[in-house]
Amino acid sequence: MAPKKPTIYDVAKTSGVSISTISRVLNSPDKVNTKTRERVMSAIDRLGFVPRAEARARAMRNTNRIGVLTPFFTAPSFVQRLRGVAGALSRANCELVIYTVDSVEHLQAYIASIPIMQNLDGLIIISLAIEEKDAHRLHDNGIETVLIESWHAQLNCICIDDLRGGGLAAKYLIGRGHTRIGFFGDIEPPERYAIRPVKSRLIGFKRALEEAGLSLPRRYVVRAPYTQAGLQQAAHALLALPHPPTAIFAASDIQAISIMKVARQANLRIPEDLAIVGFDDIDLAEFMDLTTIRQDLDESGRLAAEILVSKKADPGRSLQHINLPLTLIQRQTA
Amino acid sequence: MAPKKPTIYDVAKTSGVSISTISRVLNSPDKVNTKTRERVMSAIDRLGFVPRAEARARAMRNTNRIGVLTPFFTAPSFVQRLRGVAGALSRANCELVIYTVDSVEHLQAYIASIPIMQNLDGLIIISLAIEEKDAHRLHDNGIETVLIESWHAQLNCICIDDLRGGGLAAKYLIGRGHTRIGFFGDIEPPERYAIRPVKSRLIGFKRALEEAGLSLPRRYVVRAPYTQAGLQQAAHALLALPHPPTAIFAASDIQAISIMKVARQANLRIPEDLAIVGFDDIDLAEFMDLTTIRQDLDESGRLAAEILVSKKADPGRSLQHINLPLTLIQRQTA
DNA sequence: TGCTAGACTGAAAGTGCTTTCAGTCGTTCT
DNA sequence: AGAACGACTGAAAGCACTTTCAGTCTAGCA
Repeated sequence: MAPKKPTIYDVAKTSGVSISTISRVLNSPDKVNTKTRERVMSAIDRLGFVPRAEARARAMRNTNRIGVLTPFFTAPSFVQRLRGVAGALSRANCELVIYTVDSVEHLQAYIASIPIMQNLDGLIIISLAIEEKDAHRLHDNGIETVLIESWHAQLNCICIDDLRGGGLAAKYLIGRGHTRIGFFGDIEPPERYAIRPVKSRLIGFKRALEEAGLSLPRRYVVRAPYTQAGLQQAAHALLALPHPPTAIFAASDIQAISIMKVARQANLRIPEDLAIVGFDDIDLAEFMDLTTIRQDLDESGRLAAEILVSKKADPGRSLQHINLPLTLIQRQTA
Repeated sequence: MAPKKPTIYDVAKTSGVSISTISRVLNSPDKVNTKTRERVMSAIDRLGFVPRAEARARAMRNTNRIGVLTPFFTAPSFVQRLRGVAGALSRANCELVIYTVDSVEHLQAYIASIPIMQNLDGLIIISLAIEEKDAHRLHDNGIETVLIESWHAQLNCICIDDLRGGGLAAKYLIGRGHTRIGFFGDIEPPERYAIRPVKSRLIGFKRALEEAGLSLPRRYVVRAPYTQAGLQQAAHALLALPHPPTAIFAASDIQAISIMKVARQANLRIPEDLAIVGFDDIDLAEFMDLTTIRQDLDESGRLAAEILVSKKADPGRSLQHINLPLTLIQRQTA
């Protein structure tokens, strides 16, 4: 005589509540009174209850899980976006599944398998260059997707205007009376999968300088490898020029801070001898009193998550192509 | 437009039979007239019908997924551990599910439901104080768990020796000839769920000072709220003392860097006028040339993930209680 | 031609769980 | 004290199939 597997009905009976409460205890435990929950849990333990995955899958139209595809997160900016996503998702009590990507193949493999697994309510792709056919695959399979920092007509997007950001920095520095202004960015790594906004920022920056009648000499444009040593060495070389710039726009805060450090070592006063403007406004920027172009990183993540959550609630909502505002945050370095 | 997934009802409609027949075609084809069967099969092909529940259930069963319970990650140290986890898991081709915890109830609710839903191959709990009964529940239900920065006899643990870390800092500073040495830590927030290693670091620090015949006067021990303003204000107060310390051990790098900043503003030379030792060795520490006690944060995450992965491959492996080494990394600040 | 066994089929009743929608209480605000 | 509120809870309506059961139809037989 096999003792039949207990169902939530059995648990409900022995713990004296209704099946809905059992279900809630399991799925959104914070919505049920601690005392009730404990009673239910003990009944569950006593009976050795295990919900049948098959029944569960059937009743659940949505999995309440959203995925994030991100490059392996080393840069602070990824972390802050992720933080925004995590915050919003936690409020919506949604699971967050993270896939870190470290090659194009990896990325494509994920994208290919996601529709088939269909165990994701939505997908956020951060700073990854996705190919047309992959975008199509996602769209055709009806996977709600939000691209952060990249663009596709058929998918939700959250971008910033890097061109404008570069221009903003240029105008600000020009406004402060600078005429010898340099640019400091990293070298785009060979990986094809990552998005590199540096070039756009440089273009916007250069254009604004030229519109103001200033030139951006070749030697004022530095592109260094994204490493401690690489950055510092390049910064050093730039500042050691015969007529070094009096102001520098760095394509990211990390780079701006590298320069600050080297400048300090060279006994340059900031901003008197050297003005510095960064880009991103990572946490650290406030900490270092860095004047920078803010793109609200947390907000971009939050927004992405919210788009997905609200799409889930109301699938009819239309595609969103959002351009996040950039603002110059004036602090002590320029 | 919306590429909705076809159900058995759609197949029934387009092939002009009832759903029961579809079901039979799929489950016991020999009981269905060949002609009907073919009609049904062609409809199935045409619609690309895949029984939903089955796929879902399968997807839920072989999870290949490990979960991380973490406080909402604001501090860089969480991020670095998470990074370690993500790296190892990505190599093992495992999904990473993140649950951010923001209250004890939240935490307990998660812990309670995880074993039952059994949709996780393993669980990593970062810097969270878990209660005896919760530990038991995890253990009893056979959920492979790794605790980072906390301790339980029946679960895998990865810890560091905070006492020793404090001692290490003290001995180093004493060795550099300092006698007026201060401590700078944050105030433990009221949340019961988070682990606070500050106190242990202070105790170990104080003990080592006393063993060397030095005292740690009350006014040299500062505990500030973990905020920009709070930290800086407290640092300022400490340095403005009539006889300020000549060296400070900060309970974390972030706090050490706060002090550096305030010290610079006060025109103190580092390390000549004020030596500073931090704790953690976050990325930023190298960047700031901060002398600090390294606990390898990435490594702790990596190790946790690897324990879980290898347990999955070979469930017989024994419990691991790992004590990660601490090393003093000498840089420019002390 | 009238009957009936046997092969098929569809309506409807599960299946075990989730979720919506009210309704019940205990609180807080006024 | 009364009203308005909000946290909990249970009843009941799904969900996407499977199965049972009672037919319908056809072929085979007298």
